[in-house]
Amino acid sequence: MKIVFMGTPDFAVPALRRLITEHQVVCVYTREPKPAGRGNKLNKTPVHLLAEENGIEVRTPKTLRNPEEQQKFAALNADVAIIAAYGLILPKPVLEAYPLGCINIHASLLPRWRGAAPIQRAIEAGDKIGGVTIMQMAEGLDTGDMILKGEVPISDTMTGGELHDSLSFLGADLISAVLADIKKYSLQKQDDAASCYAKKLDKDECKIDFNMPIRTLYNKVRAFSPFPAIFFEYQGERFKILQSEISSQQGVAGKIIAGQKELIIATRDGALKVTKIQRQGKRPMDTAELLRGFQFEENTVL
RNA sequence: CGCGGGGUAGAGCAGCUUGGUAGCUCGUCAGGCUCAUAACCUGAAGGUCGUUGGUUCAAAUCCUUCCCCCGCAA
Repeated sequence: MKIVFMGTPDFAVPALRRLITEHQVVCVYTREPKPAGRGNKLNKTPVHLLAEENGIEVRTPKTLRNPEEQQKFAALNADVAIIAAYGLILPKPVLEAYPLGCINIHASLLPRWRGAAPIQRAIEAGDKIGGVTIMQMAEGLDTGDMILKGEVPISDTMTGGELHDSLSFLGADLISAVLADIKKYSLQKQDDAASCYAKKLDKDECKIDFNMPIRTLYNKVRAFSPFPAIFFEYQGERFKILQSEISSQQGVAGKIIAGQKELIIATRDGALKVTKIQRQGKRPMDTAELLRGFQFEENTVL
């Protein structure tokens, strides 16, 4: 099939890689390179780099709202457009440009977790099952009819990063299956009443709040690991918590119960044992490793 | 030229401001103690202090070149 691919971050990479081997990807749309990261250098998106490696034309329009861009899109005369975390809104003329329209790879079991950060929100909420939905895009936000779903169990220790990787490969499998025999699948409407929204990740919610219930905090830590990561501050330095366990110890919220051989910090109704940590300016490491040369003063309240 | 932290034994860190014999915790190895142990005791091995050049009688420490890792902001 003749395909136009639209995507931006790492999540979209396995799907694009798969489609390149199985179909004819005639053009890739992605977000334009923008100054980011240390030094504010111009960085191309992961999808951009993969497309270039494969000699595929890359387009990075700022918007698809204007007729010229829409015309250029339609002129590609593809059979279908595949979208995975692209980041731009697709207007109706784009959605209807090709015979098979626009098909989206969404990282949740719709209608649950429509929106920007479905992976992290699912873990944060304590969901036991996550997944990917392949859907026919419509004008609303992730409201289109569903084509195929795949589930992944979310274990009690799974992190956002792990679920992300797992879903990104599942997404590649599912889109591959759908495109292999699209007539086989029927469209299924979403139950809007059962929907919920996965709001964008916000830096402000990354600073730890020890007054949260321990279970909520624990879920948040693993949902946000390894990125953007929940952190606390100690002696003016920032420490990211990348992995933790729930401890049964008790204390005033924010108090360092142990800080010499292990790191245990009290919350409102329990305590968080930090097992993997990243000190500001350092690489991520097991807490035990850090504690060989760095100690937290016990009984300090953060 | 966005702001900033770091590179010291296999690992994690201190020492650097105020130059003067390379240090701590852990690991490794050997021995000891113990019914026993991830516990304890004794001892040992293991470093061109990231790289280049400079200042100095003397540089991990001060100045300089480059490389690498990371945090923030966007």
